[in-house]
Amino acid sequence: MQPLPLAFSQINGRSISQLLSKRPPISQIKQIHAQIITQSLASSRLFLIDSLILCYLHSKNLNSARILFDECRPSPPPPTLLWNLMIRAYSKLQYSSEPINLFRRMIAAQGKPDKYTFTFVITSCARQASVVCGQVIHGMAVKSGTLLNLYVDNSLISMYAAFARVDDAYGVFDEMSDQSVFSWTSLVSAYAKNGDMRRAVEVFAKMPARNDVSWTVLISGFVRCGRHTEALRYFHGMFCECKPNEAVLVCALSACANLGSLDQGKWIHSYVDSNCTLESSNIMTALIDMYAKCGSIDCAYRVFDKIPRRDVQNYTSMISGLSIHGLGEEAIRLFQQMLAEKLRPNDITIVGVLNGCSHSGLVQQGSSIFYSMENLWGIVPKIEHYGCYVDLLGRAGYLAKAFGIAKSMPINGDVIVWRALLSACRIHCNVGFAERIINYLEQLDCRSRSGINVLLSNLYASLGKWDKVSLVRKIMGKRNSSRDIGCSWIEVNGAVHEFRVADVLHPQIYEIQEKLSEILKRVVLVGYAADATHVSFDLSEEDREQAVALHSEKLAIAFGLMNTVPGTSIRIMKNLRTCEDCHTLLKAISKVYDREIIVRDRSRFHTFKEGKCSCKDYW
DNA sequence: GCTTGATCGA
Repeated sequence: MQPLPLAFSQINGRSISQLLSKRPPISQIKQIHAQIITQSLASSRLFLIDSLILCYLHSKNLNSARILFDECRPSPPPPTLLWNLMIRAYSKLQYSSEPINLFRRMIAAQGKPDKYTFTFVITSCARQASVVCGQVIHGMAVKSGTLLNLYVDNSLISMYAAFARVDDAYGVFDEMSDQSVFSWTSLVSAYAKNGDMRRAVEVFAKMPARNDVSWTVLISGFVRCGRHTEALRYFHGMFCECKPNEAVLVCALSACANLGSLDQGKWIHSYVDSNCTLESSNIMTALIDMYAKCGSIDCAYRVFDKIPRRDVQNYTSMISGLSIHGLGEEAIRLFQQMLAEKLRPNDITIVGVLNGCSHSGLVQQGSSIFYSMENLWGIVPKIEHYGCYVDLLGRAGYLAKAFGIAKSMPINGDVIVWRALLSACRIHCNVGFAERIINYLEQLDCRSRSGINVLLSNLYASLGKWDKVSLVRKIMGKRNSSRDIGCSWIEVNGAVHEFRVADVLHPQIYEIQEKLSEILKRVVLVGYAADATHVSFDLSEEDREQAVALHSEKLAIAFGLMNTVPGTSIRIMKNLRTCEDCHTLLKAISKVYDREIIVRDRSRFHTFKEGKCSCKDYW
């Protein structure tokens, strides 16, 4: 402990005040605090208490500051500065309602909030997700006349942006006499968070000046609403104006991961290697995720291995990556290594590791993690965990047990869990059980059933029950759930080509269909058994559309074979589960054309080589 | 003496 640089005889109000003004270390603050109490200096010199509170706040001892503030500062009311700093300290904590509580107390105690108070408390409202509070405080700011302050106005725009209240955000922006780059950026953010990218781009284009954060807001907006190609286009556009920062690199890597755009992802990796001096854990996490999702689990591992001090995020990304590659044992090994390093898993880590268990059939290990997650790490199972666990049981064939778990969930079930269960029915070709579940759901009146209908339709299709398929599709049409219908895409020479349902939009669609016919003829020659779900161009118009709609990856693979050379792998991405027929077809193609084909669907990777598929657990 | 905008993993 550092002793006080004062002799006992020198201790008085003035010397202590001087000491406190130098922001001493916490050990000295405590000694001074003790002296103030023992020498009864507090009652006559209230300013000493105020400086003491400031010192505690400065040394991040919020609790000590709060005790002093509550017990020694009831009257006369504390100065505005003290209220502000207390509010600010709490606003740094996540999910704390204290800033607003303190603000209420301040008003009750006749305190005079100023521009700083409003800035802190409005920012807290945004973080706390309390739009009503925000509106009330907005009103108070108008009344008090502080609204004409740039910082207060900006924090208001940002608050309305956080709630995607674009009209309110624009209202504040429009009333301002002078907008800064912060004001403009917050307005772009408001549109982006509201999913209105057209307006976001419009505002962005009008900005008198932009910086890296402005670009980040726009690009992250595109990533959030799944428009990854545009996100990457703007990311490249950013380079002529400013240097990309950590946040935008993370966003761009996420876009690459979602697109399966390995070439662009590698490019960003080399950019990071040569331009970023500081190791950023977030970027490492994003790189691992990108490589894993683009099919290069080895590269993901290499990035992970090079991180000197790994955190939970790094581990989580790596564990999730191994899981989607079907490397469940390895995921569990890494999870145990992480625990041995005294790192505490979060809810997403658990999702990753449970996923790994379910793809590798590790029922025992998965069950043990699921049932002990709350006790061991204080993680209350969320809907996602139930989804993983139901998936794990279902894939392993314990359909009834899985159904029981799904029904007994303490939280309201949703589409993720039921989808996992229906998916299991599909794996085990158990239509009867699936229909039982659907009947159960009909009674519950599930609102978000679009994903379920797609699965049910695919389930019927894989069994050739076309009358039922068209019935479900009709219901889907009525409920407007068509946006969940599958699409596949492929990266060729750095450009991503997308194939949607019954696609006729691709400029080369006729060549692609020709190629597909040729492929089908060749694989049939080596014994590939055709079934009813084939893309056969001899079918009627309607049937053909139906068949193509179910197998967009067939178009992607044909395009891939047209545009890549033998000896290279073909990587196809799909936003839904790959179907049984495609599995058989891709095995045949990998043999006939002697190519490695990697398909990533919503749940995992499937590698086809020499007529075999890496997924043993699939069908 | 104190202020404002952005990031990922299922």
